[in-house]
This record gives sequence, C-alpha cells and structure tokens, in this order.
Amino acid sequence: MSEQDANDKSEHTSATIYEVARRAGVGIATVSRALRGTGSVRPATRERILEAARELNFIPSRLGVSLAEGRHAANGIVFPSLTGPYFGEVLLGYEEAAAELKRSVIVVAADGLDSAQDHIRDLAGRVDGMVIYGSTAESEVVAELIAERKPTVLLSPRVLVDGPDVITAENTRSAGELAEHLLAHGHRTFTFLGGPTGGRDIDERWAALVDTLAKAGAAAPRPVPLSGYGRAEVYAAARAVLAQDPPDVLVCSHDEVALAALRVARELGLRVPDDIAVTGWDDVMAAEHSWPPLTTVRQPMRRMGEMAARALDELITGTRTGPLRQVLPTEVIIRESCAHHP
Amino acid sequence: MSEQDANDKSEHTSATIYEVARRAGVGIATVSRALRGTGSVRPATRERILEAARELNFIPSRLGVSLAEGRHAANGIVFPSLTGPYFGEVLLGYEEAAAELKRSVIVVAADGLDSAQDHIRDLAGRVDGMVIYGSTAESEVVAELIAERKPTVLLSPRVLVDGPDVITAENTRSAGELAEHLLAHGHRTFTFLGGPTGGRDIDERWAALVDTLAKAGAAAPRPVPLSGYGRAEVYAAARAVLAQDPPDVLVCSHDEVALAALRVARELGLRVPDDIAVTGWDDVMAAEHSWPPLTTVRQPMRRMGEMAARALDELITGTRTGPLRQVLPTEVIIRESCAHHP
DNA sequence: TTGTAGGCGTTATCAG
DNA sequence: CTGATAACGCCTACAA
Repeated sequence: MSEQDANDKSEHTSATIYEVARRAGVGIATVSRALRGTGSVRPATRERILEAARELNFIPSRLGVSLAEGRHAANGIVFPSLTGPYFGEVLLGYEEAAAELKRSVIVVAADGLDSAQDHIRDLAGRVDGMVIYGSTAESEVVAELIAERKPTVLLSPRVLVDGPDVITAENTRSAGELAEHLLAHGHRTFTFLGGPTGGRDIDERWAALVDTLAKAGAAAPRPVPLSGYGRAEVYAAARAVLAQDPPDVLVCSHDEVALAALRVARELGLRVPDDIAVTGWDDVMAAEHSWPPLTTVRQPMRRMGEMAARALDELITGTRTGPLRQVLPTEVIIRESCAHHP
Repeated sequence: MSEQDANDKSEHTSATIYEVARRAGVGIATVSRALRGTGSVRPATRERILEAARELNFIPSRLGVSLAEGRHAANGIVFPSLTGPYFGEVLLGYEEAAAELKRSVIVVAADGLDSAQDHIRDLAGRVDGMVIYGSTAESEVVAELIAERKPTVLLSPRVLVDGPDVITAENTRSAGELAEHLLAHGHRTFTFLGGPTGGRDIDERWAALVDTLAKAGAAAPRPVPLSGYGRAEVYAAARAVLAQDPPDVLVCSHDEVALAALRVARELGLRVPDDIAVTGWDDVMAAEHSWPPLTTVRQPMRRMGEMAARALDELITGTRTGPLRQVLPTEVIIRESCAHHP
C-alpha cells in the first residue's frame, strides 16, 4: 500500500477498472460483476475486489458507464429564464423527483441567449429526456426533439402542440371562481393587467374572466397588455391604469404585477381594497407578506416539476404509451386585497 | 435520399460519424476534422461531408466527445436545498456565467436525502468541477473531492476550511453598519432572532452586532436561536420573543424570519416600527413589498453564482494557481421597518 | 466462477 | 490532404 501511495500523489483522475482488476488479480469482467452485483462471483474473490476498489478509491467513470449502457441517467430541463420566484419551486419538485428516480438534472436558462437553440441541442445530447418550460416551446429545436423522438415533456407551454406530453396548471375554472368572488363583493368594473404576448395561460385566464363577467351581466373587462415584465414596464403600466379613472378591480396576470400595482396605488393615495381591489396569480411568497395581503391563485409549482419528472421517466422507460395531457388543479387564495373579509 | 429515408423511420438515435464518413466516401478522421475545423480538408471534400452530415442530421455524441476529450464540459452545483428565494438567484448567476463559458450545469439538492453523499459523488463523475453551497461543506464527500483534487469552490460555506476556493458575502461590516443605523434611531435593546446552529454567516453577523453595541455602550443583544426554518418554528419563536417584553429592535438572521415577525407583531397589535423595529437579511422580493417595507441587507446572490462559475473555470483551466478567497460586498437597505424616515 | 474480446462514438496521432 | 488505428472506460455476451 505504501508503494501504491507513492504513485498516487500526482494522480488527479480516478482509477480505472483495469487497475482494480490487476490489483485484485482478476479480469475486468469480474470486477464489473462484483461491483455492480450482476452475475455471481466467488465470495473470496469479491472481497479482494472490493478491497482493491476501496484502496484505489475507484469510482466507475460515468462516461464509460453511459457509453456502454447507452443511456445518460440524466434529465434536462429548459427554463425560459431563471428569474423570479417561480422556477425555483418548479425546479425543486423536478429535482426531487428526478433524484428519487436516480437521475441527475441538467438545467439551462434559454432566455437572453442568442445561442439558446444550440444550448438546448447540447443539453439534448447529455440527457435521456427533457422537459421544456413555458415559452421555449415554440422553438424549432423542440420540434426537432420531438421529430427525433427524444422523450420530451412540455411544462406549461405557451401554445398547446400535439404529440408530446403536456403538463399545465388549471386556469379557466379558477379564474372564473376568482371573478365570481370579486363580483360577489360588488365590484363591477374590471381591468386585466396582463402579459406581453399573452400565451395560453394568460389567454385562458382572460377568457374565463370575460366569460364570467358576461354571464353576470357586468361590463366587459378592459385589457391592458404589458410590454414586458421588467420592473419599469410593470410600474409604468400600473401607473397608467391607476392614475386616471381606476376600475373597481385590477386583475393582474401575475403576483409580481399585482405587487407593483399595490405600490403604485399607495403612491397615488389609493387605498386597497377600499378604493380599488387588486388580485394576482401564483401565490409567491411576497403575496402573503404584502400589505394588504394579496388575493391570488396558487399554482402547484413544485408539483408541476414533480409531475414533469415522473412523466418523463415514463416516457424514457416506456412505461406509458399514450401521450400525457395533465392539468394540475390551482386554488383561489382569498386575502385582503380584494375586499375586507370580516 | 429517398432510399435513406426509408431506413430512417425507425431510428431513434442520431447517426454516428461512421455513417457520415461512409456517405461522404471518406474516413471518420476526415469527417471529424471537417466538422470541427481542426486540420485542413480539401474544400470539395468538406462540402461533401457537411452535406452528408446535414442529411443524416448528425450530432456528435456528447459521450463520445467527452470520453475522447477527457472532459465533460459541465459544471456541478450542490445546494443544501432548493427552497426559498435565494438559491434561485444564485443558480441564475451560475448558469448564466457557465453558459457563457460553454459549460452545462448539473444541479443537485442534497438536503433531505439519505443518499445525498452518493448523489454528490455521482455528480462529481459527471462534471469537470463543482461548487458546493452552504452547509453541505462539512460533508466528508467534499473532503474527498478536495483530496482527489477535483476542482471545487465553496460558496458561502458554514465553516471556513483551508485549501479550496471560497466565496462568501460580507457580513461584519454591513452588520455593524446596520447596528449603527439602529442605534442612531435611538433604539437601545436588541434581540437577535437567528439560525439553528449558527454557521459562519450568522455567527459573523451576531458578532458584529455584539461588537457594535458594546462600543456604543448599549446593552448586549439577546440571542434567540431558531430550532429550524420551518414556518411553524419561525412563527413560534417570533411569537415567544414578541409576546412579552419586546425589545426595541428585533434583528433577524433572514428576511423570511423578519417577515414572519412582522406578521406576528401585527397579530399582537404591535406597531412596526413605532412599537418595535424589525430588520432582516438578504433582501428577497417580499422584503420590498411587505408592510412596512423591510430594512435589510442585500446579498449579491446572482453575483455569487457568477463568481463561483468563474472561479471554477479558472480552476479547471488552470488559469489561476493560488486559492481564491473572495468576499463580495453587501448593502444595507434602509426601509420603514426600522423607523420612520422623514 | 472467470477471462477474453467486441462494442459504444469520438478525437488525435501518425503514416501515407 | 486522408485514412487507419489506438486510445478513452466500461459493460456484456461468449468461451472456457
């Protein structure tokens, strides 16, 4: 052992199966069998091998294993961006489930990168399957992935495409429920402060709002698009809406927007909810701690990540055949920003 | 081409370099050279090769490339957990910088896993280097990594070990500055509501607080440890502190704790900051939107991730020799929770 | 029970 | 300029 140690000092890379084999005085096949418990090995031999492996601090090269096994044992996930309080929760659920399924998680943030498509392609080469979150879905790369039958699941995609697995959160029912609650408070004029291009989620919420108001005989809501989610854009839009002729309710597409609106309202001297009600969507942490606490719709972010990991695993292992189309339930969270609740 | 297409239909895996070579009527070496631009190839030949590659939709296998190159072109990052608003920002900075450096990012959340150590080992086998965030640093696996000279950088470790690169955020100066600001408001009795076991960051903040108060001739702060960061623990601790004989100021180890304290204060009918001042640490999004807005210390989370990625790259490429010991500046953010500022 | 040898997909060296 | 061919590290029939 001391003799070996002398050689160890300059080694930066782990021992190979060959060295273990030589040291244990056996062939590499036997080492492989002994270490991974496949095929039988005489106890004495096994002992020697384990010993040798331990002494050499042998860890099988992932590359070698993957190459031989023909799989990566890794999942990818593509986010449009990593900003905001969202994706963290999603990733959390995804990573947890993936770990449970013995798979590593490689993450890429596609936004802002000119080379985003290349990054996604690169990712594809490192994993057995991947999930694509949100707007990245239109990309031609995703089409490629699907075309070449790379296991792929779409998480909350902006447009619903046919073929790949899709996991989304419910919008219509909860938006309707939210609208009804607001109507019940006696609110009559609605403004919807929403996302830039819309996208499926926001479209669905908008549609449900329009629908519910129409059914109740209330005036149609006023749509106010957002030119972006940057701090400046959001504040400017909120200010524009609130500065003159504010509605009874400002329904926002996201909590971040609603929180900005809350601030603007305060700056303008508008009391929430007395002068104007405000609602968000997502139930991020700040929504609970804001003043007033924000009425919103909770999305099961963590669960979305988890479901995505499981769906992907089914795809990879071939456990399931038909495409998945899962809609996770959301929950309307009533707080003080929509009205005083005695 | 039509002939080829007929064979394509059942293929799930990308073409190999051999197929490209055969199709272009050349050897694989030439294909490799042509595609990666190393060594020269006659223009006409190159054309044929590119054409063949495109037709076959050839993408070099990452596994093959990595095996041959002897590198993964990937970075790992280990978080204790993925919960909270923190790590998202850190990961964001890390991923961005890594992408810029042409490296993928594999993430693992070690907390809660019995097999965490194995996961980290597995991760180590997939990357050229890794960064370990926070408390995971004591783990024996980290010692292994360092012993076997795996490029490793410690991000905000709970204890400062010698040898590997370490990146932290400044605590002492900013905690002192915060304490002075509070003293200037006339606050005299301080309670520090802090983390479970402490850890370096919290220890440093505590020490600086003690120090500053001592210098000012004020009474020593009262330490109140937290049994954990769960919602219940934090609320219970906050309630215990505020219910009887509340101090002038409640200095909290994290924004989450401070936000909980804010709620408890309101429930107890204590006005912030009139009856009691509250401060946090981190400047998460909710801190800005809470009521009253939270006085806190902003940590450069995103930048920490970015620096980690760059430090790791230097380690991997051997650009730098000596160990890195970087302390990133923080910023005291004064809002309303510590006093009314006219 | 054990060892030999082929294969996985590249890169890079070294003769042509 | 090109093409064999040897690594790279492991897994797994197939033989013995």
